[in-house]
Amino acid sequence: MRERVTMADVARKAGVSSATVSYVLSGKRPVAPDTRAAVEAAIEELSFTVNATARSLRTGRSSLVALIVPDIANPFFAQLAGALQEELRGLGLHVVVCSTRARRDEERALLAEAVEQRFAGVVITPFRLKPRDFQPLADAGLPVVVSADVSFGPIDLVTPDARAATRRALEQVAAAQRRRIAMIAGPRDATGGDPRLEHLRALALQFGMSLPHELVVRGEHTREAGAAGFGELMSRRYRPDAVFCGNDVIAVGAMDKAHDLGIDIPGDVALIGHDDASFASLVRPKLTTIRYPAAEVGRAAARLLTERLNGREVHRTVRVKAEFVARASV
Amino acid sequence: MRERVTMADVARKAGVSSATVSYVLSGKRPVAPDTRAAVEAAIEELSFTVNATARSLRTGRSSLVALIVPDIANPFFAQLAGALQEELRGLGLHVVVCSTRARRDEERALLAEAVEQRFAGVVITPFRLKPRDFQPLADAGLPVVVSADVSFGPIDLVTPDARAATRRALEQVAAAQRRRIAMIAGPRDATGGDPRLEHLRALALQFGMSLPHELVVRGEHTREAGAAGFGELMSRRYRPDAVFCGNDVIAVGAMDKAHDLGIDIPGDVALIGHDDASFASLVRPKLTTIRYPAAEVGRAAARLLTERLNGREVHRTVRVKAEFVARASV
DNA sequence: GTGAAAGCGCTAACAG
DNA sequence: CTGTTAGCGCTTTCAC
Repeated sequence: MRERVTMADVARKAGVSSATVSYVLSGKRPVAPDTRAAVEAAIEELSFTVNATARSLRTGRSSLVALIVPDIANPFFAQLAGALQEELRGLGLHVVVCSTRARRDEERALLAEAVEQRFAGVVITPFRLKPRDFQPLADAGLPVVVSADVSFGPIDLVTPDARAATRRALEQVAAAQRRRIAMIAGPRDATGGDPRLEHLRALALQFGMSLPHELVVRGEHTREAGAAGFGELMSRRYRPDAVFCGNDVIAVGAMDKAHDLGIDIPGDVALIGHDDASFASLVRPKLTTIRYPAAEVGRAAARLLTERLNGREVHRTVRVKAEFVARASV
Repeated sequence: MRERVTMADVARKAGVSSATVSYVLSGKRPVAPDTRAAVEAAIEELSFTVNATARSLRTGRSSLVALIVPDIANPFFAQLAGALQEELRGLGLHVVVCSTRARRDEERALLAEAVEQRFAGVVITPFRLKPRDFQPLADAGLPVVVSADVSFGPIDLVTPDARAATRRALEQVAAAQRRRIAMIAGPRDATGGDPRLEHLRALALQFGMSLPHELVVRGEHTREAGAAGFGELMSRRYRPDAVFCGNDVIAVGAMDKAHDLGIDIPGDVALIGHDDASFASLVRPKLTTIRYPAAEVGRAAARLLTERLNGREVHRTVRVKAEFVARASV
């Protein structure tokens, strides 16, 4: 293991001061051509690389952005992570991923670490966090971008606009002569309730359909929970003929159960997901879903973050359009 | 934005030196109970958190581990990332994800950054990297764990043992009266060639099957490449009746094409994937595949890394068993 | 049981 | 156009 080489070493070798080496690297002030050449030669020869930690300490800026999500293995978040990282790389920023398993304690711990580490910013999809949990970050002046269905106070937000898409979904359900709609929603204690549910309910009324409380079941965003929820719905005396799911993972679980139960989709029951996860077009029947563009969300978050880093003071919201994707499950 | 509070502030408030504050935090030397109490009170009151950057600079250790993979949106790597992160969190280590899009220049750039950032270690699935590209990391004394089918020299390795699984796959293919096997493999210039291919070829011989060169097609690990590859194979005069795919994404692409071509799977052609990505059980027919346990790979990598961090000097290889998963595509 | 002080390697005034 | 220097906030001897 070769001992670390520092700017001082480079400076000595090039016969200049370490300040000059620094300026050659940063270009923050002019350097005479031959001085620059000498420095560059020395850097090459010693294969010097700057110590990013020391730089961070000195400048008070780090190149790390935390991405905090319920589950990085969920394709939606994995795609978001990919897009975010790609977008940020050009700016010399790195992405630290953190899965919280949808647990509030982990969400909070991770937020705390983000300030300890003096991260440059955080992008988060909160799940059980309360708005006040963001206070420490605000105190620390740490830029935060929330990706969620609802606002978390005066914080940059990228949020889907699903109105048109949900309406189109409902139209199609109506066209298929379905009237009794149900939903397998996320857990009751998720932050901000379940906007996808509220939203659906409001629109359903306009379509003369009902979404009664007894046709809403809840669970985690897992395949198992989806199966359980669907089973429950099918056991109701007032049985739904169209089931919306909080996300596609839940919908796939519902499909599993339908298969077990010998229920035909869409023959007996229509099924609609949310997200358009990568596998939505892979299942049979192909899943009809309301698409939330993960990559676009990631890019929007990157943009908001860099704006902040460049000094924007007021918070901003960007809406990305959700899109109805008609496949074969309705 | 509240101004940063430092150890010196805490020390002043508690009427002690900053050294004592440090020792209270680290427990590296005894502190009198009431001193400790005073310090803890001050920390609480000022809501102080240590500056991890300063700590890193001083100790020369960082809490960041880079995970470098071809594509974080690939469910296999997303799962690996999740497991790695979960395992490392307990040790106070964070995971920085980096997608390389399978490009050597990006792989190399990322490796260079890992040393600049003085990361604690790197976990990498190289794709087009050559063994010599790892030299700078070795020079810097940076622990590296490679997750790959082949060795990259004297470096910690977690690698699958797919012998038994591949044999079982072949048995099943044979039992289905198939003899003409083909493979849609990864790109020719991937590092280490394509062990999955070599391996399959060697075993096929033992089974009295042939895997002739003209029945090997190559492409990236994408759905499109899978479709193209399958199309190509089906146009051969000597048409295969069983097709192995370099990974499950390729296999799904092959399914797309089979569907377009009106070819029945497994009726006309059997299809076998690699990885058991999350969607493998979702496609229809459900994909028969050779399972590489992503989460287990992640955990093994975490273990190797922490052993290194704890001083192990010699490199080690851990083999994780691949598993044949018989579903419906054979 | 506690404190003083010397840096870790870099950047950015300030001074020439 | 270049050099000197004072820290960034922490850990860790060394001394008491």
